[in-house]
Amino acid sequence: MDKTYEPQSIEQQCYQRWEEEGLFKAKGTDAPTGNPYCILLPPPNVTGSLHMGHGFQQTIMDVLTRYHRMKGDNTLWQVGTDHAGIATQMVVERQLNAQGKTRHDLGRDDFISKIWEWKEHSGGTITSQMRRLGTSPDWDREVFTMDENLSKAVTEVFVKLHEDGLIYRGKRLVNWDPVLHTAVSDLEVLNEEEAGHMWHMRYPLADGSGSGSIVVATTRPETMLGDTAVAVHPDDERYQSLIGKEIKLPITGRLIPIIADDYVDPEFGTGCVKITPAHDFNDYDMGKRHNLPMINIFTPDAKMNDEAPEAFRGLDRFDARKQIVEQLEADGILVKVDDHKLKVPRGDRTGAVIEPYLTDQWYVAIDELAKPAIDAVESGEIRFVPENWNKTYYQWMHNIQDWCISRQLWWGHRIPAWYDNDGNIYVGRNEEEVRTKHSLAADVVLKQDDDVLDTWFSSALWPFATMGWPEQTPELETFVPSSVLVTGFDIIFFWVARMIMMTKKFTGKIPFKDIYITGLIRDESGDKMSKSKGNVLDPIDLIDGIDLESLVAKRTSGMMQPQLAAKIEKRTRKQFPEGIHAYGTDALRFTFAAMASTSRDINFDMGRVEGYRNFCNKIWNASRFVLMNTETEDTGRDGGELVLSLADKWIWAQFQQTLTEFEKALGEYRFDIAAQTVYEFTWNQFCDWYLELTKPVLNNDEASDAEKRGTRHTLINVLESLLRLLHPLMPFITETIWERVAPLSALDFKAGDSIMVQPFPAVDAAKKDEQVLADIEWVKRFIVGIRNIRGEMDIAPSKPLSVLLRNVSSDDERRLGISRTFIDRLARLDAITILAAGEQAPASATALVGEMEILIPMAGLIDKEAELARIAKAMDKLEKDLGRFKGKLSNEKFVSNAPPAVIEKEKAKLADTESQLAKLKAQQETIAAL
RNA sequence: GGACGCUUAGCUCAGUUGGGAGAGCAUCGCCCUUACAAGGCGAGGGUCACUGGUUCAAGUCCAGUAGCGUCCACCA
Repeated sequence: MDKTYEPQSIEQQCYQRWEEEGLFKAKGTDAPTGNPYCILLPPPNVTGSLHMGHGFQQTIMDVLTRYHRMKGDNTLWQVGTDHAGIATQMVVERQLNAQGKTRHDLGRDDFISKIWEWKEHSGGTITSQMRRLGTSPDWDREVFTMDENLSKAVTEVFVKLHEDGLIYRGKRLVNWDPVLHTAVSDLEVLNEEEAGHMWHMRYPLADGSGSGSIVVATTRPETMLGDTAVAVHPDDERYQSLIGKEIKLPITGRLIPIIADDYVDPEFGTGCVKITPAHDFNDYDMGKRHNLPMINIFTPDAKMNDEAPEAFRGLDRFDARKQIVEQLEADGILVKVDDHKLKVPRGDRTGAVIEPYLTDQWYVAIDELAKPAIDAVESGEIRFVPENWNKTYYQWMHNIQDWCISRQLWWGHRIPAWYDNDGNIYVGRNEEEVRTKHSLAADVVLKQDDDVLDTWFSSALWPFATMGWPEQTPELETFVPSSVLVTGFDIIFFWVARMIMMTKKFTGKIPFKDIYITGLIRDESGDKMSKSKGNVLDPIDLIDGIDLESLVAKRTSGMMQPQLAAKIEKRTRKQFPEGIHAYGTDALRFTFAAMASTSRDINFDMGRVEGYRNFCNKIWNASRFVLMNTETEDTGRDGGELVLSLADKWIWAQFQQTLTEFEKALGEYRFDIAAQTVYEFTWNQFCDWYLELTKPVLNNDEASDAEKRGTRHTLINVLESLLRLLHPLMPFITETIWERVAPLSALDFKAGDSIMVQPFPAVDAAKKDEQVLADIEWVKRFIVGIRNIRGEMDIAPSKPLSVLLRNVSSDDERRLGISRTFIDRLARLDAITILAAGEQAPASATALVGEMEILIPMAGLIDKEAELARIAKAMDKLEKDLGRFKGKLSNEKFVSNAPPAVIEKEKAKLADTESQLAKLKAQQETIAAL
């Protein structure tokens, strides 16, 4: 093996081999063995590229997938991409714009061909990045939401819902994006607080009584052109006399009534509200209640239309606002303008201010679908992890609104509805079916609806459409419901809830059993990663590394707000003066796993990646050590007597514990605990102790062949098992090393075998051994005791010491007997003398192992004052403990109330502390007397 | 307005039915000991945001306060 760990040189080739050999494939449905285990990849946008959130979630999915595959389950990770209607259309439109064209120049069909072309060329970015991450989905089953099969399912669902009366068409106020010229759903509108104004306007009464007027307050004065009433609270005493009268709307001169409605808050503003039913959701409701006319004053571009007086026609809504305010001011109608903070609705894609707009759209009647979906979670059939997300789910589901599913876009699933010239609507799987079903004569002209469906409509069918629905396939039987959905809380409403509703409706089954909600990855100081903040990390850059100049260029190019570039550059240069090192995929994956605790947000810390890169290096070097000692040696693979040392038995026992904890943690989706467990075992037990403990055996001329063989056998087989344990987390390094290690192990290895389809290690009860664990703990305490004194007394680690033991029990003697070679070597001792009872000892520094005292004679080595100081420090600590224990035990309430076991424990601690103190005190006196 | 979450070492975070405060990174000291200086050995560092309550016992349970954050709804 190469002397240093270099991830770049091992990762690519591993992956290619896995994929070519078809190792990611599910066992299938024909003659499946093992329990089905299925994960659905939340299909990333086909326009997307891998961001940290993807990296994080996909790492988790891959850990689960690899783990279950090795456990022998019939494991399928279903992969695919989403056509992402708006995002994709925007990408291709932008390209056209760059050539000075619009999509309208091409026409619908050509534009769609262009998008398909784009998809063929550039749509594979994210899936190739997924491969860099080492993910192991079944690529042969990869689907795209616009594929024929999926499209068929979409049509089928639409038609069936329509037949069941759950899809309807209606003219309503919708969220209109005037840039995209499409309706969007409530969820796609973001309400951000922005600074604005509140204009107070005096509307004169129509009866011309001169002084009679009413002052209304508004944040959108331009909508006054569409006002059809002014409303006050029915109980508002100030305005009782005005209710039922009319006012003369300025500028237009239209007469509109003053109405009374509970909705009005008398405390707010002037207590009078102008009502614009065609351009405000609340006003719309009020308009319906009071049968007010609805005057639409905007074009689809949000410019003033012909309803507006001529002077304002064609003006953009914000220009119109300015001019109308000027006009009102000139006319003396404007009373005052206050600064006012308000929530401005913006489209999540365009950032454009959303306009409530009256249009015909398709809706899904949601109530009937929502009920079973709520039940599925309430009954515990579907489980959120962490559990509290079900509250978020319930809250939304109980207040759910009908879903506007039509979009005025070109890219997407075309709505399967046709219109005749009389405006009749026919819904069906295709035009032919519609004609047959409704017995339409051949000369009836039908035109298909121009709109496409919300992208989330097709995503909602993901759990069953990817399994072949509407055909009754074996996959549908085997992999619905899937095992766990791994996703972020940001799409619980968009996607998770809708999948539950649709899957329940069309298969009668739940789509998944567990929903594991991950935290959101933020930057190191807790800010959301965004292009405009310039704090975005690209997972691929953490894998391959990137030099500073490239990183700066990447972060400052293509910015919406170029003026931020300088700041971002400065920040980047400060944070990454050397760019980003190449940490490799395994280190990144391990980092993601280790950070996956139950918290909501995760602040990404580069120090962690570096630490785990070091961990990879540690594994690499430990493996080199093992191979160095086994590759050309007898490891007992072909028989031969094996004698295991205490250390050999111990590391196996430790491994069983680690394995148990790891599997428990994975079962609870605690990837952080799982990662920590294997990290601790690998570094602190296997490397720090076990490898050191093998040296006294392997380098000992007096050790027998059977002993050496036993240790080599343990070395290679523990490492082999450890690699399999680590594989789900770190696929590349484990595969690479395993190929060298496995042939030396007890496994039946054949050339070309891959670790990823080996069985996961199983707990071996025969290898558990509490006695051995305790014995090695004793050995460790012995060695650490001496190392402490060396460290604190500045005794070179290389200097051999002679020590004396006092107060040695028979158990201590037994342990010394079985571990003498380990202790001599690791503590660097050249002699151990056991003092007989009452025998005089020279002045010594002391370490305690339980009741036993290890004495290091001070003569020529240790300074008297230094040792006294050391003892004083130790005693100080013990005395503090002692005080606490005594206090507790002398508390009558504690003694009479606490469980006996707790009291016994306290007593034992007290006795132990007292004994240690007594020994130190004696030492102190001896040394002080020198 | 409603809901949820967070506050533990200088930094990033664990802490699972309440029973002697942990990890990684950073810091300090010693060490190039034949797997590893991306390392080894050792050390220092915390009134667990605050107040009160329950309890023999609270980082952990309850109530409240402060600060931060997210989601939903929304007063024109």
